[in-house]
Amino acid sequence: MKDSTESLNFIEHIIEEDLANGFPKEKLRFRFPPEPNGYLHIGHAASICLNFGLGEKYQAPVNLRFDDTNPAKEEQEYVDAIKRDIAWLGFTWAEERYSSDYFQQLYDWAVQLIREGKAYVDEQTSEEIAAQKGTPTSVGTPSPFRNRPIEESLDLFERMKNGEFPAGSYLLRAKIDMASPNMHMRDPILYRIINKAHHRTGSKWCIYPMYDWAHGQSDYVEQVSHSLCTLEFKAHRELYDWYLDQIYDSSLLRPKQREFARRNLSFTVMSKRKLLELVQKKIVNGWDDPRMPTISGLRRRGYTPSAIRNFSEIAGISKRDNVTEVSLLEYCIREDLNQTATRVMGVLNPVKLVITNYPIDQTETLYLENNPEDPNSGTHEVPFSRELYIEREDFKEDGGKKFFRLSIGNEVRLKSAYIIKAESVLKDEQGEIIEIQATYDPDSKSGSGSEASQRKVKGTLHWVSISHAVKAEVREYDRLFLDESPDSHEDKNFLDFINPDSLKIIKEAYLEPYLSHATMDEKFQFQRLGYFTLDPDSQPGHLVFNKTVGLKDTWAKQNTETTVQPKPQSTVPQQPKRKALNEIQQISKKLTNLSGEKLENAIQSIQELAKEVSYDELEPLFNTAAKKVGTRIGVTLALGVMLKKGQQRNETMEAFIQSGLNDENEILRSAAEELT
RNA sequence: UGGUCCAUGGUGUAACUGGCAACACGUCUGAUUUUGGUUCAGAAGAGUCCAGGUUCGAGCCCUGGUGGACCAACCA
Repeated sequence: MKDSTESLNFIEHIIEEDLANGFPKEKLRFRFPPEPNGYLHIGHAASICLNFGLGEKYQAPVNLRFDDTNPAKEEQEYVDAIKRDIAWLGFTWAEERYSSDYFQQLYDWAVQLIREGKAYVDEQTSEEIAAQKGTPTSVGTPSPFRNRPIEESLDLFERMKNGEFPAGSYLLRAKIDMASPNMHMRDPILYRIINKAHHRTGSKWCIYPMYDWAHGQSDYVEQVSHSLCTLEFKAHRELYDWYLDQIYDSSLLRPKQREFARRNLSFTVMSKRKLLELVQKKIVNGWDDPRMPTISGLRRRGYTPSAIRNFSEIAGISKRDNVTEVSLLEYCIREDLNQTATRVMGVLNPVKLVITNYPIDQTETLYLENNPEDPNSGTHEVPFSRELYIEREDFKEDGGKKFFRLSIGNEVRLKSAYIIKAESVLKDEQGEIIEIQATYDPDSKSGSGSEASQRKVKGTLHWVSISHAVKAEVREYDRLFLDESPDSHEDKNFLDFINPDSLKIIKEAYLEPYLSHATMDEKFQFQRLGYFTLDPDSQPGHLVFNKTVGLKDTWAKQNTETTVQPKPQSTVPQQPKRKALNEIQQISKKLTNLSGEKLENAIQSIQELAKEVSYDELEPLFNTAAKKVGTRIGVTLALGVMLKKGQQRNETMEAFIQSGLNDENEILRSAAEELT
């Protein structure tokens, strides 16, 4: 439950303000309006969580409306997938609507517009119309058909509807303002002819309304109070309002459009077009490939609805362009799964371990805690025997001091089993270890309470009994792109940044037998490795697990940091250079807080940057207020560089230097002295 | 050569009518731990893009810059 002290996002502020101004709470209504032309992704989840979240917060209905005004792109498959995803996220829509439900009403309103002289039928080519539209910096010119008699437009529009004309031959346009600074107001298109079957209306219509004409009017029909969309529609708002003005009846609610920034995630792309490209070029295996940022991909990967909803909540909503780090998403899924996932053991990269003093044919049943976070979660059985697999990385002949795992002569615990000590190894001709021989302490059994069982050892390993193990395929995923923001490079295509190693398939992993009964909706933690879930590719007798996300691994991090040298070279290009003077100002401002080496560095970079600044640029800053000492130091330093380069001295300059000499600040004084 | 929007630690967001810049992720310590996980305790990291103004007081208001995003599909 949210309490009143919780901070609001800017949309909630708008709503609170409307409420405070007398807007009745029971008239609040929202909608989520996807076009069924692709699958939903994590960015849509932000919008879904925003709209449905507001619905929950204010007890207001939220419609699911499919914006299906372009039969060339839309398909029933997408409608079904979208509904599945929203329902899976745990939201319930008040009503399922379609823009196509309103085609007749939209048509009637369009006829009304023509009658009032506010719309006309145009018959130019798209090139001609585009040319007349002008540019953002120059006005457009009117269509020669702009003043077509009303009766003629009425007649042509009806015949358009009746299918008398081929696609592209006629259009209905609103008559607004060809000189508007807003391109969307320059006689926008209301209707175009498309001879294609619609997934719901079939061949009933051959003229289809454009987004702008359909969207606001649909909001109005459904009496949506706050129509929330992403920032790129900001420029459409004027048109949204203009269209509403034409049909608005003051006894009804008037919707308002407000815009928020779309959510971007690092190391992936978030546009349907680009995701479709990944699918079509078979870079991924479909929309629900676990590497995709789609809802269905995340679901298959093992993400939970609550993790995604929590992510949306934590990431928040604003109007700023953003790239949210994936680590936040990963945090959300770990936090959820840590509470709920059943702990099991599986070995992905096996090496054989033989316990030489364990009876040859003996098998023991041990018990593994299902979830230490939940004392009531119980235990499950796990068989133990003489020959085991452990992880190859968990053994080193001579591990060194910081290696907490198994090495010759050292003891570790086998999780939920015994303490063992490695004695020797067997190697093949290549020198690869093929078997580790160890002895166990029979008194050290987990949970036995014996003194030996209480003994502290350096580490604990997961393991699996070879003769009881279940074989399975395991798929591990890495980020799909090597660049943090693959589609933000003007000179490069996002596909140039594809990570060639984003999918790693382990054909034969060995899992404890408990997992042979795993079901699709169970979540597991393979202890010490990460979270895993069953993939739909699984067949009876052939299990396939997806790795959702690894556990935090400070050991691996330490290792990569010491072995791998400083990052190869960031693929992120240099930030577009801020102007040198601007940068000097920014560094300068902080100067008074610095000392020692940091101060030296700052001074040096200012002097470096000063080489790119002209005196004329610098002079206005001599007026900087006396209290802004940092900036004045920076300016003084920059001036010094210029004087050295042979800049002529003048009175303004001398006055500025003099004021520096008299300042309280020591750094400023000494900088000024340098110039005398 | 236009219009609109945006600018707060590395990242994402807060900061109500101007009043000690907060939270989360990430990073780094230490403790606990039969997961190098979890948990717990703590630390570092921004003075709010720049300048000027109003004010006792500015992240917030005003003016002027700078930088970024969006806008010219018979797409949504």
